[in-house]
Amino acid sequence: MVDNDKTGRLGFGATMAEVAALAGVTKMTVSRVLRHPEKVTPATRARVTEAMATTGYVPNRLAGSLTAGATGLVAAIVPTLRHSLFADTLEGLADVLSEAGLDLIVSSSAYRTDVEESQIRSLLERRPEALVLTGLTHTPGARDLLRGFGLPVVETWETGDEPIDMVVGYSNRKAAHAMTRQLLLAGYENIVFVNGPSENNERARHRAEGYLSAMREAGKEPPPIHVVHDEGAILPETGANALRAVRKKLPETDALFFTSDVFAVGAVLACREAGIAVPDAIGIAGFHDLEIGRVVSPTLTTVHVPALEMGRRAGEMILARLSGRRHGAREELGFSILQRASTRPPTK
Amino acid sequence: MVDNDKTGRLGFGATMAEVAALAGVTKMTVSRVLRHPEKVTPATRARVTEAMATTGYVPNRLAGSLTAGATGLVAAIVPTLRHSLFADTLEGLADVLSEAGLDLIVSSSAYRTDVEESQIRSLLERRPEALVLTGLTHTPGARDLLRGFGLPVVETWETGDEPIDMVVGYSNRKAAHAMTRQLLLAGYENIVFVNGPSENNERARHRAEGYLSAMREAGKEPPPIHVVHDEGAILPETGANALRAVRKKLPETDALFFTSDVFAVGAVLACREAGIAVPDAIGIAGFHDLEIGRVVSPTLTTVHVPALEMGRRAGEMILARLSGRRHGAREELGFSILQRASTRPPTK
DNA sequence: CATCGCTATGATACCGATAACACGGAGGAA
DNA sequence: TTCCTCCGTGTTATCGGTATCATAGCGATG
Repeated sequence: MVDNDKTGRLGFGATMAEVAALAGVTKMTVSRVLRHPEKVTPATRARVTEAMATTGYVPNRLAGSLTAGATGLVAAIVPTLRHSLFADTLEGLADVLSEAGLDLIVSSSAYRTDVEESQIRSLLERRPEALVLTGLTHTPGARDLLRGFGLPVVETWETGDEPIDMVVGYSNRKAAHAMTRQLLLAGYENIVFVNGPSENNERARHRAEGYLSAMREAGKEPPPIHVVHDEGAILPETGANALRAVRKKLPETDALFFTSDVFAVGAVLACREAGIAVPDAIGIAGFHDLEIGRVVSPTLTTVHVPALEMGRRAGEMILARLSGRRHGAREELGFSILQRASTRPPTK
Repeated sequence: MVDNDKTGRLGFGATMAEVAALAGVTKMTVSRVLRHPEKVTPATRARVTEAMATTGYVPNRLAGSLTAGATGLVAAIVPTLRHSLFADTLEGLADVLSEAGLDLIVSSSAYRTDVEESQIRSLLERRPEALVLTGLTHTPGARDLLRGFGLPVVETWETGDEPIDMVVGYSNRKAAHAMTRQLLLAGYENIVFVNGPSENNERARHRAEGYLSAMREAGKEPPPIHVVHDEGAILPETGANALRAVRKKLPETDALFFTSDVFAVGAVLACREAGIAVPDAIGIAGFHDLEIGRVVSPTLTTVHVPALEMGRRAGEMILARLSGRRHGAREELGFSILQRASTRPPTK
């Protein structure tokens, strides 16, 4: 016979036909042993099972999915895996999905929506059963593509008015508002907000809005927002630099509210080096509740965000949708303000 | 005509046949427009492209892979995503793979080899072109399965004698040895090694061996290794508890070498609370070079491991193998000892 | 003992794409 | 002008499974 392996055979192991031949049955019976074992006589079932074992047969799910109409795949796109927050969300998601036998395919977009769009396009070719995105900011092309395709989409890490499909997030606006208010209640007067670039990022924009509204409600004219342009890596040094820049430009500043604990921790360390008293001479608050904030001294006041939980809820929403159960399409999870040592406590 | 959509059609969007019909050509021509555009007249190509646009066609890669013999998928299994180390490795891997157009499918095994085996089995059904594993410890079933299947496998985070296929790692033994030696050179006398459970974990075992051999080379009888059994979450508290337990049982201890920065940082904080002078009364060293170690005070002496780099190299080895290029199958990357403030410097 | 009905297995078609080969028409050489 | 190429497109078979329907063999029934 002709050598079978010269063809670019996908598999390495045996095919279902080979197993069938060895067991002296047809493919169909082998298929039944896998999908509906009760429909096959124990005797044949045993022969087939043995044939599968001796050939080391592993079913080819590509072929199966092609007819069955379900791939058992869910795709997720995060800005980066190197940020524990997004990794947490993925872990929560993977956790829930794996119990339902769904596999997760992951891409990282490097915070770029154009990259995200091309990844979406490429991922759709694999016919995932759902897609999880980070944030609400996407290219128009991506939105159109997804709306047209009609597959379940969950956007995470934010809440907003026009989701593509489902959303699970928390309000960055409310969270920034709450933290700003907390600082005001602690008696800080000149609170500067240090944000990342917001052109492309709904989260950053919303946090800025929350800060501004809290300031105005307190009857304060907010000082200009300081924006750090972190190219790629998010580093504590960036926070230290921001601290210096702000204190030079606005010497009366008595509190800084950073959009990330990473920056805030950098600022705390810089203060210690420079001999600036935290929280008395200056208060420092962060965002995200990272481990570094618990470890730095003084410990960092911050906003805890439900990273893992968002992943879990996203997974549950997907499962609900896939099984046709009723379920909410927008879920707003809570955050919490963690008052620690880097700011004075509110004097209520 | 009969409604087409009642069938469990995988896709949502159009199929290639529909695009073909709209453009007035056959599927084959549409396929050519995608794979070998130069073989199609500009005129037809334009018609087909337009038809793809108006139908919102997204090719079905399952079908394509089935004939083409390549899925463009790589699978990776990590113990958990919540540990920045493994997330870093994945990011490096994804980075390299995505440039080659390969997608990454990720599972987390919760540090359990039995879970890993079943995940391998399930992932193989998707016919990935390569598999990346964490560590060298796997069930015999998993090893057999993979050897038999003959697909490229890269094991990471360790080096050892009998890899399934390829390995890219560093020597946990040498790293622990080097750190122990560093502590000895700094004049610490009674160095206790605090390890995680090693029954199931080659990394833990190798680190213990490195520690023991360094102690013996220095002519010391090593005190018993303290083992923490972290159920699930790896927390600083565990390190604090270990510190207390060790000091109670072995009061003469003057240095602790932890198998993870997380534990070490917990111990540093506990010392500060208890008023124990670090690094003079007691030296504390960690492993992994996490961010928390840079932020804690005193800053943590630790072993830097090439997490991201392992991912990148694993990706490169896979690409080399897939393209048939010659390439090494075992790669040992370097680590480095970061001498910081939580231990006295070596008095070399 | 003939008929009915059920059950275990087989035969056929199809999922959505691609490789390999077939074929018809335009253009060049003789 | 006629024959030969070559090029663009269509036809057919196939990848590895699964749904659907057909059928053979068996026991139960009257």
